[in-house]
Amino acid sequence: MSDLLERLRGRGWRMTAQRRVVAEVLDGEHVHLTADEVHARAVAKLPEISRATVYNTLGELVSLGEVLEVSTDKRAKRYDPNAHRPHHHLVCARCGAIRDVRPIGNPLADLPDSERFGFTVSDVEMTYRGLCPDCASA
Amino acid sequence: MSDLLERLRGRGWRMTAQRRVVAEVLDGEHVHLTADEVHARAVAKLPEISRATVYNTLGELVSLGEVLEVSTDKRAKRYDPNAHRPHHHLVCARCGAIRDVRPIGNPLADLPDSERFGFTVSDVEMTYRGLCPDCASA
DNA sequence: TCCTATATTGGACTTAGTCCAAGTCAAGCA
DNA sequence: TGCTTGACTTGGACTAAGTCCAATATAGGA
Repeated sequence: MSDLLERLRGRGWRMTAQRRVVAEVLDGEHVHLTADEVHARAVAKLPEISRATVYNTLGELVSLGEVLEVSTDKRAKRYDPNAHRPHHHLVCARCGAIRDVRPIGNPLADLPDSERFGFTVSDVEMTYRGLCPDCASA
Repeated sequence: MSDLLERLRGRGWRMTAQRRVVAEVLDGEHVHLTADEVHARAVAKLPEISRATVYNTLGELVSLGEVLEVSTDKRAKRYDPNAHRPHHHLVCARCGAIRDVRPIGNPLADLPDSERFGFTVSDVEMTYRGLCPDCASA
């Protein structure tokens, strides 16, 4: 994730301890934390960081395109650092576990003109649902 | 939607003025109201109906499978009465307009085993995004 | 008509997130 | 290195969406 920090610095981001910590927390594959979870982990590294700063920083990362907002359950938004590799999500209906997945094919092409209602369609977001191995065997 | 009321009565639902009004409000194609919108329209027909009852009734309709919960924007949940005709959604990124759409193909089959992480996948939910004709021309 | 399990009500509460004025500090410049 | 300043952070108040609950009302069967 240090390349992320480099990219951000290059874009004129002022580098602060708080931003560094948020970026560190949001590292890895299959990471989908809520803002509160990010805050909790950030506090462990930098006790005085505030909720407002976590929200601000997440919002900035999202609008810079470095982090994706996903809302797979209907509760809090989750933040996905895997923004540079397009993907969809597979969610366990029981425990909420989330994996990043890459289906084959091009779902955009599967929407016929007759189903576009004159819209200019530019993007599609897919959420697969099912049971994870643990919940399926329980 | 009177067939809905019949079905519900058949399932042992006690029929009240409030439930009838909520069911009436949720009638039609391409209807995707928030709970508050449902409440506002219900109040127009039955001034003393409470927010709690609207939430209760919507929740029951969802768990009976008569109404779908969709969260296309990241704000309030929306309720979609078009539950018996499987479909996905096309959302205007600017104004939030929503249409029901039916893509061709079977997206479930497009998730290879190697991308299933041992999950039992049973369902997929797709949200197309773009600009509606009005917003595209503005 | 009466009875009672079921439904409704309104208000308090919770959760997720936003906003803001005041204080702090990173980083460019001398 | 030590200023300066505008960008960043803070905490607390605020909002929106939704849940919960104890008290009250009522649908529908006997």
